[in-house]
Amino acid sequence: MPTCQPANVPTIEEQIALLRRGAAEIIPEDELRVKLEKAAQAGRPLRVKLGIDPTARDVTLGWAVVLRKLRQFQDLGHEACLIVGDFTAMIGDPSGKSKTRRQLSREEVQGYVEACTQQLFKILDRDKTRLFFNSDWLGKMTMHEVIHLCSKYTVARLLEREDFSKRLAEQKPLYVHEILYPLCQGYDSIAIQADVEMGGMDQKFNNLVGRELQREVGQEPQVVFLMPLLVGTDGEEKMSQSLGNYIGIAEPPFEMFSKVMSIPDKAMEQYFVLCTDVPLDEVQRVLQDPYAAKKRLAREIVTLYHSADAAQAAQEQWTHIFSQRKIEAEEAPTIEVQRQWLSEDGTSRLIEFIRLIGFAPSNSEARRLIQQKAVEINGNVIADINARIAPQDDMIVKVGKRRFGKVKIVG
RNA sequence: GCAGGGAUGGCCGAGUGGACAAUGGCACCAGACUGUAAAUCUGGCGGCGUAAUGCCUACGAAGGUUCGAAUCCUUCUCCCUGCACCA
Repeated sequence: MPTCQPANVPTIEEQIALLRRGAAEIIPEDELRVKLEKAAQAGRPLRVKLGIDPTARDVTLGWAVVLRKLRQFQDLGHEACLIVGDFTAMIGDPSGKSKTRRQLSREEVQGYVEACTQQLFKILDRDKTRLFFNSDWLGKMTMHEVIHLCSKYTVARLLEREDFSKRLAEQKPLYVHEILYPLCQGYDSIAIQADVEMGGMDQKFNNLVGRELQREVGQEPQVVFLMPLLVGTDGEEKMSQSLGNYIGIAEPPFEMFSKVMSIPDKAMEQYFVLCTDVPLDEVQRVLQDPYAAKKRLAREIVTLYHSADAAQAAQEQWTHIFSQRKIEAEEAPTIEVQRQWLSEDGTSRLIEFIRLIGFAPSNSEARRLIQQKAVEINGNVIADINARIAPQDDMIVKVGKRRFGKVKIVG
């Protein structure tokens, strides 16, 4: 070959096929093809935009779905443009019931970004990532410019959004700033001249507004690339930090493995497709045996964010603890027991002990757990609420299925 | 500003003077079953307490009436809806 391209560069069709995996919608797909071709010819990377909300704390597997797709774009030579929505966060995305939030200071936003960066770059390629803050342009717009922007879009079109029209029909309040929100987000696309905007399905409307606005100002409209919303560990609601049904990519291997094992079977296929790189035909084969499939899934995910060794170790530990229900001393996390919690003879009321080590929030709750035979000391169920125990180093305490540890007396 | 509606435990939502720590549903927790899946069954689900027909705190806030209030009265705060006013 006369070109200097490495032999392993995929064709446009191969690229499309790769990108399509798991994608919910690509609007429109043939425009993406054209953009990819043009980029390849011109040797110019596409600018792939993704908005990030500076109030999220951890990167979850759900968020990772979009990030992983973005990473694929990077691997194909394109450029990720992360827009930190520090200005729009102040308004609050109307998709929630969120009230107007206070303006975050630049320092706060900066601090947030730094905290998040480490997790973000577990997935993204740092060298192909650019970071923007939308307060840089939104915060500097004059009233004149705002009105000019508003003149590019009609109210009727903004009301096409389902939750807007619904609220209007139900005579629920709909505030002006809320319908302006999509315009702000859309303006971000203009500001950075996005070629593609990534997002979850919940961002469809907003992203399409960006596309239209770009057209209005004479920019080539962005392709809207949408990923499905990953269900949470409950298998019902979308994964979100506020619902507490999430798996964070920074969680330790054992936690991660356990959480994946606890998702409902019906969610497995989606997790395989969106959270792993297992080929799709193999996924179908693996799913024939649900139990083996789930362990495979958990291994795959832990491998991705930790290592194959960590995944193997996590699985072994999981098997011991939950499948065989034996807790090995070396596997149990340490419970620090303050010597002052014990009376002079070195014993403690079990009820209080359970509360003090944090396995129950109150004595009443501890009492209930004991009555319900949920408490085990060194493998023996203790159901007497008046029991006293004599904690010693390496004593194994287990409460319910998930709370367990090994005593270490300190102080 | 006017008129009407509302504020109850994590959420939804009953309750209009005592038997209400407050029906019911959801969520959650525990046990059984199992693959820590799903489904199902059982129990639990403010705190303190060895226990009690026990004590404390709780039904937006503060007072009041009463032997007794989530329930009645007064004031206040907040939210919602409609109308008006202003531009």
